[in-house]
Amino acid sequence: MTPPTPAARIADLRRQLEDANYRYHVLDEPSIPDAEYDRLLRALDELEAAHPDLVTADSPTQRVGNAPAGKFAEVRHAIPMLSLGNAFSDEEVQDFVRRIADKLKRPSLRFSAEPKLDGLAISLRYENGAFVQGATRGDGATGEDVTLNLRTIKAIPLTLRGTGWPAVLEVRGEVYMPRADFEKYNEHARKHGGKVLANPRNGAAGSLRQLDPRITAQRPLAFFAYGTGLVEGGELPDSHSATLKQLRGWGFPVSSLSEVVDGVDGLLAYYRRIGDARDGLAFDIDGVVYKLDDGDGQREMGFVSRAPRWAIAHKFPAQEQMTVLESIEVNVGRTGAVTPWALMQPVHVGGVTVTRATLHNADQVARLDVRNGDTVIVRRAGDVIPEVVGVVPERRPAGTVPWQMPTQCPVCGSEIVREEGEAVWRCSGELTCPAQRKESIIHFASRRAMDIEGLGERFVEDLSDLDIVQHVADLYRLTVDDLLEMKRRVDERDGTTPETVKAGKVATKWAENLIEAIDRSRQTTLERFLFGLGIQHVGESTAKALAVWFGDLQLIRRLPWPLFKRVPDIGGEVARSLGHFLDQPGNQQAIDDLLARGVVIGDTHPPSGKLRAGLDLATLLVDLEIPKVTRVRAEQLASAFPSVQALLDAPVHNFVTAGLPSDSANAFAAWLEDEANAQLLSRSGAALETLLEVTPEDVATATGPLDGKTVVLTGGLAAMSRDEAGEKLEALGAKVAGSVSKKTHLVVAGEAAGSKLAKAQELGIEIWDEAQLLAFLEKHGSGA
DNA sequence: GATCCTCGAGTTCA
DNA sequence: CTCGAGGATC
Repeated sequence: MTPPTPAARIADLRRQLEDANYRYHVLDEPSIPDAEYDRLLRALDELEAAHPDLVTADSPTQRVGNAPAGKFAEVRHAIPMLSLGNAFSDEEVQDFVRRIADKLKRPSLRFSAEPKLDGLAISLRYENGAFVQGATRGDGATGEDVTLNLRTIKAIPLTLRGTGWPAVLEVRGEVYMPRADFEKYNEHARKHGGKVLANPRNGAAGSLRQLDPRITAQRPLAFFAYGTGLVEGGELPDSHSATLKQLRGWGFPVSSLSEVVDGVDGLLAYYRRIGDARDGLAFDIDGVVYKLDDGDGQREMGFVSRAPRWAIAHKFPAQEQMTVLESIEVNVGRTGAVTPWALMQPVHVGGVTVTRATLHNADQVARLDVRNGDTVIVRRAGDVIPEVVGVVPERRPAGTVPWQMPTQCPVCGSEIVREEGEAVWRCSGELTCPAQRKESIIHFASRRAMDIEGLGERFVEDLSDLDIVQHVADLYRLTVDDLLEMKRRVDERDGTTPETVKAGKVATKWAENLIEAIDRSRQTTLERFLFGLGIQHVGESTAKALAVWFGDLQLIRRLPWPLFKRVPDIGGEVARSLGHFLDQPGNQQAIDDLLARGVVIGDTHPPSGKLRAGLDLATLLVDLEIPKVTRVRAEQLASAFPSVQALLDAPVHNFVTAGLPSDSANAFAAWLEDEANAQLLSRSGAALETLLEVTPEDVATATGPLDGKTVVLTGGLAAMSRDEAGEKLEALGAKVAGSVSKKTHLVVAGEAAGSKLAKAQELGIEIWDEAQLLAFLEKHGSGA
């Protein structure tokens, strides 16, 4: 066999590469690994470099992009790129179908339906099977010549496959950026300080309009064909669905979601089907498109101005909108966290009118570089909470400056500070700041804390603003008269007509109800009480752990912080925060006040026997986080000294004789020098003794059918709330977690379960539906 | 020190 | 729901 000529080898490599592209982008069946593709491409590149005369424009090597063009040339579309009429409701779709049925006098109509991608419409021109020019839609009549950029998109064939194509063929379709690639691209950009794309659509549009095709080549763009323009020297099938099939045969990617459906019912069913699948698709869509399938019908229907009468876009409610940001304001939370949020001109997104959206923190504002007056993109996707995803830089008014975090709290004027290495800025006013006081009372009254029904944000705001309630304990002093007085002063302040007068007599029922609710809340549990105090880092689950492990408020109140680390999932940070809270006399006073005003903790019990495992001197020394005192050193000290007192009394050299190296011994001695540390050690030693006395030896481990199992609840349940289901599962020994991970044993998926269910399926975790859950609960004696 | 998981905190609208 | 960060684990 004679060795192949360079020309033959080049042709072979090109064929292999284009074949791989076709399989990957059109058939969606990758045939060779990426590395192999790269290897072939490099081989071709080398051959072409050695034989420059053999380089052609349609070679796959030319996809990497050439040097920048000055600007885009204009391209006049031989056949205008039309726009589509829109339908936003089922009625509009019915009208559309009726119009066609009336005009064509046909009883039944067949449509081709396809998803409407949220990308950029383009037109591709092929002459004798070779890609020669590509253009953006522009105004429909004239677009921009982006041929070089389009060449870099591997999903666009440079030469047509198969046979029978017209001498001149224009193909229309959508360039888009797949979601996963968009995420990956942004993640990379964030890490390397590059420019973050606002959304896949902007990403696609921006990428195509790069003057330097080498930049476009690096963007993960894809393409779907959905129609044709000019056709000369050949024929296309006479129905839309057959045309799509033909395009696919010639090497164009066509959405696999395209379907032929009959009548209005078929269209609307398709709409719902795609709508349900929307969040799980690999790309963003903003609706679906219906086209009368047969060519005769299309020709007879014709056009209105610049849109065909035989096609319509049925839109989904928009998940993203543009609007103008009027100003960036800040909010002060319970912990003093100062969070910026955007006040925007009202805009309709995802079915509701949005005027405000969180900006999370100062870093986020800087990352997006949003400024007052900017036009911004707001998203309200599957989640409910609106979010500013990006700025439209072209619309930025002149003279704006980057936003800056205020230096003083807008509510109390205290300095706003940021801990080293932290993202959040905080108002340093603590409980002198009315905003923080107010928020902490709202937290205290909330459902998951003390659960004072009817005491919401509004009342707390009034009570706090009028100085009727300053601390949580003040709530338990309130009388009906206080509340009526508050109402009177609020009416006076706002100039509103008092409802009390309108009714002709004094309306007091609401006040009585509220006082009653406050009274009911007096009877509570340790976990709710601890959570309600609003201690930093002590949320629901930490509060619960503390309640379970220590069981007694009075015990917890006097423990020094290192002992809290004996509870699983409580580490240095959380323990210190709790200790710091308890060290403040004001907080202890507040607890006393609450108890004095009748708050009763109903579930007091001795500490868990499991505590004993870590109650020894060595562990205590480790927990104290003394510099250079590791586990090993702590063990040495503990075996050499019988008690904390002995340690406190010992001279430095005794630490050395105990076996400590001199640097450890010195560090420990230096630590003890500090009076506060010595006292902490002494207090901790005493607390340790007390705990050993009150903690039962026996570790009573209740056994349930779900012992040691981690369960995640997702979606809505019909028979009970998720919280109730969680309690029942916990009663059977399960640990109820909030998110699915490898450690999850079981996921209970209710109605409309979302990402968690998907993740569970991905990880192959056992999944139950509500019926299975109910059957299980029934079987184990805790049915609904 | 890196990595995985979980918790805490803040958040919108009707 | 999402982000950031604390805790556990290797």
